[in-house]
Amino acid sequence: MATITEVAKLAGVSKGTVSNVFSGKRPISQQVKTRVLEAAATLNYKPNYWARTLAIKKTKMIGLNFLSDEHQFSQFHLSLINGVLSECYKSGYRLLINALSNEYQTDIEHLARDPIDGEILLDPSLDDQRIEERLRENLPVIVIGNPPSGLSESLSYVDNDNVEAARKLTSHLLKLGHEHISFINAPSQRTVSVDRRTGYEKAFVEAGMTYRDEWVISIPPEESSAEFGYTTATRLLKKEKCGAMITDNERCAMGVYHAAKEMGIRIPEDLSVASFSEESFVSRFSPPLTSVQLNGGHLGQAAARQLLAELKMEEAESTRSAGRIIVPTDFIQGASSAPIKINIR
Amino acid sequence: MATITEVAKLAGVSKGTVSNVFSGKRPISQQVKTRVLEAAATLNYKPNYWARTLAIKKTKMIGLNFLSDEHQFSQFHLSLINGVLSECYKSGYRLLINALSNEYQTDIEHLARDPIDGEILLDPSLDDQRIEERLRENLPVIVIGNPPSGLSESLSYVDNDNVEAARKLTSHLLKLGHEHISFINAPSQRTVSVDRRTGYEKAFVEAGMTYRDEWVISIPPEESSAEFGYTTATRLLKKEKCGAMITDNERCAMGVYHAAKEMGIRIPEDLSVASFSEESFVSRFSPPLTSVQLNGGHLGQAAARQLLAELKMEEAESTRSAGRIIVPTDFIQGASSAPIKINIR
DNA sequence: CTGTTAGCGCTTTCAT
DNA sequence: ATGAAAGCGCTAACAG
Repeated sequence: MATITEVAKLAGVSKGTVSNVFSGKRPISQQVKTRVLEAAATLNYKPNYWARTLAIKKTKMIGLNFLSDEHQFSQFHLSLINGVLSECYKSGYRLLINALSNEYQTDIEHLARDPIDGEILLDPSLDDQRIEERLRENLPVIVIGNPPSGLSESLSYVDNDNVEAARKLTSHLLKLGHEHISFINAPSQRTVSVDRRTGYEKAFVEAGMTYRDEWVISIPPEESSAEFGYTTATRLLKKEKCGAMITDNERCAMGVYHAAKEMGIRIPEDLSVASFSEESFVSRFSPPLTSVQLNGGHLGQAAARQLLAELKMEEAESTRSAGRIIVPTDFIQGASSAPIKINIR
Repeated sequence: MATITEVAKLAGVSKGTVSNVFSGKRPISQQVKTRVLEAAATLNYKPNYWARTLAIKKTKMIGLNFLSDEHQFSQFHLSLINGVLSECYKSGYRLLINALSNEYQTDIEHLARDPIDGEILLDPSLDDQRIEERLRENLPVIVIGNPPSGLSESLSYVDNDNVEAARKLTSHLLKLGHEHISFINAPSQRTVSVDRRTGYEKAFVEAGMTYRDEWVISIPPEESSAEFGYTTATRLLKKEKCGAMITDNERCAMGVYHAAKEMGIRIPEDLSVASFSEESFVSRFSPPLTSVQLNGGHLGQAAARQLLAELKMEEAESTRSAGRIIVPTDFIQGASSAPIKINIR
């Protein structure tokens, strides 16, 4: 690739002028401009992104960070990414996905701050190192989910009200007369699992009912949701007389459906299922899944918008505001939950 | 953030030494190394990605490029991205998603070669400008899909055999006795739509049957698949006596299911549906969708692997090989297709 | 409106 | 095994 110097020479102008033709940062006479553009065209020149970045210290890229050991996106993440992208699209930012293995993240030889202007952090956990690390690097950051305690004050984040979401789901099942409600919860180190458990317990207390600790089971971090849903449901449905189940996500619910079908247990007649989920999915279950919609697309969009706004503020040297955005969840009544009285088992 | 100069000063060594501690490119005595690392730790230093990039001309990032006007990923893309990421994960590459609007892509002020070492191009179209552009920039590129004619010789790409996939689907329906088979095809400027149409016609010829040109309908580029599937099916099912339909993707198939349900047309008794699709999806339809699986995850993985291999070759200055990889498709017999004899309409 | 010059933070010869 | 100095390609003052 040609450099700015060659273009300047060919066009008979200075480097600075060429630079300004491409950045538009100061007025250039029409004739010079066309001469430069022609020279650039014949030399097949495009400005070098890295050199520019080094000079202006802005990459026009934002990062998306999720825990490095699970390098696979889910349905929820897909919507979320689409939400983020739609904002990037409007603002001229690129999206960098860092899915490096821990090996690369920690090796001295690969140690480097990601080449981004700001970052969106997914799936915060209770002992999350990432947030403090970014703060130390002075990298604008926004968390999707509930940040671990202590940090939530100084930080922007967007989240659902997961306490309320879990309460709604649990309360729905309690009202249907269920007493024994198993809850296949998110991995226990995620902050979201704490919130949801709180909501679950709250619903029981409100209803004047009692739950048992062992009814709440966390998905092991490394395990596939679908698989764990399947094996857990199989185990539970064999031993206990659990008439209702809440699942962490739609893949997990699929596992439960699968297990139930295999054992000849009918949904919702013999077993009620309700789940957290991503919008577009639930209608594809049969029976359609009763669920709380997380609206991943909105979460992603809100997060990106907030981050990009902060970046703009920073440029204008205003103070950074710690915005907190709660994206509402929607309760969708499907056909997978029914009153306990029709349970025949 | 501290710079390498400050670290060097604090550790009482030269810049070059600090550099080599972090790159591991030449041996450093243990005592100097620890002194440097300590200095770096107290100053909170990390090597600057852009400065390094400018010097070594490698970004360790690859790009994922899709047509800029549709900045939303589909289910198929999700699997594909996951496939790409799993390879990046292993090789220490980051993934850059460029979803800039056309405005940004073409403005002189935003003109710049993406800061990537190589790129994966999605959804090639017949008049695709992107490929030649990349070739001109001498950027290693790999296409997912069938490149436009003329370019396929000099280029690496990974693709399904879409001619065969369409033939299988069509032939399946023909064998069931269907004669009038509507085909809601991919947007017509995509190379994939040409291939699939070829396969569709091939099946008819093989069966000694005749098709009509108007049975093949392309999804307009800007339209949502689900919406177009719905409106088209509604229209077709009203006017014509079409007993079978092939759809471009699962969202489109959903639209067809929806339309059929609304009109009281039963699948598969009154209407057979078969579709191209992404694996995990089809089982969620009721009835389960007869389909050909594209294996997006494999496509993404193969593409990334090939690209990363080429980048490695380039470093070793060997010649670039134009690899062509065909990822097999799987025909899945669902319950959405049935012999025409049970059609009662 | 345009030219000149000094960096941006790192890597990489070439010395020692 | 380490240091010194010359860039990588661009931008940003400062002049004019």
